[in-house]
Amino acid sequence: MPRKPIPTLSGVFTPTETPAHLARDVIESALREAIMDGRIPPETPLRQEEIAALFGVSRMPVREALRRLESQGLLHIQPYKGAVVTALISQDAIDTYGVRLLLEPEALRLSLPHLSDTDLAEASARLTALRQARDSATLARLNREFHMALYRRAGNARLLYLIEQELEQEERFLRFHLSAMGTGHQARDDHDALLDAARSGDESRALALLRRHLSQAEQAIRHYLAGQDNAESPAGDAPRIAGEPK
Amino acid sequence: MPRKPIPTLSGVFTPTETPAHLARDVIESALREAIMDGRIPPETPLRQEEIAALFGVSRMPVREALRRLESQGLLHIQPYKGAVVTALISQDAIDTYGVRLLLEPEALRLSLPHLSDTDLAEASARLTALRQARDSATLARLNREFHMALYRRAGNARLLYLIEQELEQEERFLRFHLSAMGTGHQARDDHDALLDAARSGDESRALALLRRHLSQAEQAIRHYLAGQDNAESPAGDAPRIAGEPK
DNA sequence: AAATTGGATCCTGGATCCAATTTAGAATAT
DNA sequence: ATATTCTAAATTGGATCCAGGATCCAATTT
Repeated sequence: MPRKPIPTLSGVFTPTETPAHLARDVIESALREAIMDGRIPPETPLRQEEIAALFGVSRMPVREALRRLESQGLLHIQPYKGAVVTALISQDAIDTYGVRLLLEPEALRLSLPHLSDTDLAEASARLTALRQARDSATLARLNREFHMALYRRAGNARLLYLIEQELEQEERFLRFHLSAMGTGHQARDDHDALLDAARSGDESRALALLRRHLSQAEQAIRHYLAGQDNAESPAGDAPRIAGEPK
Repeated sequence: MPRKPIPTLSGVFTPTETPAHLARDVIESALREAIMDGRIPPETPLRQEEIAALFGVSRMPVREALRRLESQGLLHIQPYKGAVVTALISQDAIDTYGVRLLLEPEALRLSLPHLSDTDLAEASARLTALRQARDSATLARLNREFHMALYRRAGNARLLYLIEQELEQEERFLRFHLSAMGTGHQARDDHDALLDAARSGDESRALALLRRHLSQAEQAIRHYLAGQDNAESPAGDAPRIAGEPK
């Protein structure tokens, strides 16, 4: 007697990794994106009631979202006074390049011997997409993903985490970066050459190219900021959390 | 049945009343310290109601405190399930040394030429205090302050911020570190020599000493963890946030 | 006996309400 | 007119309440 197969539900539903978007999470990421790409400029005060109304919820989920954005350095909250979008300190952009020049070559060095064809293909795909990216948000994302694809096999999760933080940092300055770097032809050539060196496993060339790429970007920013030196955030307290100001 | 004992919060907090500050801030720092120095071990579930009762407040400030601790990587919060103290992944300890070996020598190199007598005196004071420090929390703090005193003039605020983060990371592993490093005579000698080199402005010697100090600490941890390799967090999702796990 | 189901209960997420603090503006004094 | 004090509105901090998901256990089915 051939048993009639009992149908099950296994594999019918893709286990959607986002079960039910909680209000606070929606608000948090919406605010973060808006701050990151500059739609909410620095120094803007964020009123809980206003945000709550915008999202059609009470102040409660807004408060928790703000709390997290604060400890990510995007907001500055003072008791009874509220949240303000953290100022962009131009020094931070330069500092970030200093850090990246330390972290990224090391990550590339560690990762290079273990890069698979898949990794390289993914990096390459990012470069292709970069050529026709229009809006700056996409551009920033693709740039970040290209770099991370090359570092991915470094084997030091913490190192990669820090690099990703720096790249996200950079994204807040993206508008300035774009102005500073013009059309980005230089960056494109750098990327192509870097990918090529990675493909052939030429460590010293890849490292040299990466260092040059970062140094030139840093120089561009420096020039841009030097030219701008007026206007802009005279007061402010951005991610500078560590040492005393001297 | 010998169930695995689930850690609780009983007797963790001394009813220290802190009048001035906001409730959420008091709770946040109290929880962070308790997690950092191990009074609340990893995997401990944190019940909002329980914490609220301990501090004599409602759940509200507790929630905001938890939210911030989460985005600092100390907690892991799942929707409708609550907060759990993040597991200590031993790999993280090793990763951290890899990162420190990159960041700290650079910070020292940048800072060394600008160190004032005051800076050196402060570093020296930390070493003196270190000799008679008893509890591990003080020990960790002094160690961190000694290192930071030497890096302070690096001029790259973001670099210093990252280093401070790494040093705080280390503090969570402090109990292991102490077991691994024995009495700490080695570290003491390293510190003395390092301070001496900094005093005389001998860059190459100072850098070499720092690298050796960090490398040896890393080796000690490696050995310790290799010996321990059983027990301990088989599952866990610590600060590894960045790349995909492959 | 094993597995599934229906609740009862615990806990979190969010809404609403009240208290504490700041800020803006009006009234008053100099 | 300018400065100062006081009051009211605005805004955040915290408490309380309710709804919904998670968890555990007994009842029922297989």
